[in-house]
Amino acid sequence: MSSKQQLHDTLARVAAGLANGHRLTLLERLAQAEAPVETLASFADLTVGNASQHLQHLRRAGLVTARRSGKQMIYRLTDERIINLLSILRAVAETNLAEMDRLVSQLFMDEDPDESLQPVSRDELLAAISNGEVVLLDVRSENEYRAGHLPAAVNIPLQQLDELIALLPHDKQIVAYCRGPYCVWSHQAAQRLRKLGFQARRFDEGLPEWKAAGLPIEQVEDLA
Amino acid sequence: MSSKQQLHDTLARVAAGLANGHRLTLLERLAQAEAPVETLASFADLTVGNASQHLQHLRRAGLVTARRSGKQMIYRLTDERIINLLSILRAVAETNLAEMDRLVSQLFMDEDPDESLQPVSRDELLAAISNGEVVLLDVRSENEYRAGHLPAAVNIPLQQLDELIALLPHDKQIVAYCRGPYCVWSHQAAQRLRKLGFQARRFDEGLPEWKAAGLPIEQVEDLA
DNA sequence: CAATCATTCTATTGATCTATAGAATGATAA
DNA sequence: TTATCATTCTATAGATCAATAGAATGATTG
Repeated sequence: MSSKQQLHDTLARVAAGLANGHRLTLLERLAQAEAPVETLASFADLTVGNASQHLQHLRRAGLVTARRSGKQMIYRLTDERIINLLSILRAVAETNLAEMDRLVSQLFMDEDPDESLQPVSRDELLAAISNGEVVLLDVRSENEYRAGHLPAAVNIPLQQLDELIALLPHDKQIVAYCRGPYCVWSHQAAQRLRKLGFQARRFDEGLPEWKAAGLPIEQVEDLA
Repeated sequence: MSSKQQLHDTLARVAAGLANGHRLTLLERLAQAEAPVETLASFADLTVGNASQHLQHLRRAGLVTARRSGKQMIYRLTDERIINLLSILRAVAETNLAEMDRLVSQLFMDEDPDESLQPVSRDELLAAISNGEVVLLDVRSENEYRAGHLPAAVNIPLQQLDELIALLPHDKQIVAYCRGPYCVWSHQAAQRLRKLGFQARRFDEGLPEWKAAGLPIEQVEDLA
């Protein structure tokens, strides 16, 4: 076999890492923050054994690495650029596969036709932030928030939105975000807040895309 | 199955299109210009039937489309962004898979340690072009050149380099390019030209990356 | 050192993918 | 219409992948 072909076979192995729905789910979680197998398994709704095998597959593909921490094995993405890879994959799929429209609208369900619930783009958000016009709301879990979040974002996991709603102002635009363009929590949060009289919209990307674009993030504290 | 999982499965189908060495070879050729099955099959060293099946796979993945032209079926990429997808795939593989170094250096073989043979980056090339310091040499086939090439590039397919060498100046830097970072022709051309006393280097990307970066290209004539 | 727990490894089964060869389709030209 | 040619479709066999359950490994705790 020619070198060229061997090289393409090797690249194909990286792509093969992405070629399974469960593995994409694992990567989506890893794009938020490193995590142990147990966390990843329950996120992707897999048995631990099965998740471990998929993680080995991702490791052979050069997409993740693992380190041991006590009893646990912590996995993380090898490379920030994997986020870009996933973004372009989404973009190509949305443009060229007919069923994507149906699946995306099914994911966000009862789309509110109200103009103001249209998602906020990154450029709009940057402009609004520099004008001090918005409060950023991170609706992911506390763990994910601690590992990294948008500057000055407030963390209220979706489940606790009702109890902690007092933290949010009525006189400012609220922009909710979560894990990425297909994360529904920010959409649900914005919808709920609007029902309660807030001015709320959702960001059409998530923390990983923000980070991959080289924009600044904040962390709660020390990383090992 | 949840909508989220269905969505990831659909994205996985796009990635599955990339998860085979032969299909990456087909995509590399399609990134230069649209082409009929016969051309693609011989490029990838496949039987026509086999190439056709791989092209169907790529079509289901939303990566290529086909149109009929007389007896022939002409395939093309659905999306410019697929080139970015391939670039990032290469970048991730080079950074994270150990065997990539070996394969790449094997591909370019007897690497000349001479500083001046180090490849030219896109930024360097842009600077040199705007200063009028270089002659661009496209060593791909005439068909590929006609479908699109860098501004003011001269086309001399590698096989004809010796016979057409008179077209090239001795008093200017020559920068050769071909299909992409792993295309060896530009490397061979630059090496040969240097042996003959020219100042020659190779561009470390190819036409598709130039085009995908939104930089201007020239075409020889009409496209249907 | 023994017990415990998280994780990985192994083996098996069923599913999907690849390559090959030959039949079927669809457009052109006589 | 018939002959021809490019391409795709179908069927098959072998290879690889995914899910599952159970055994093995490796680090921590008592």
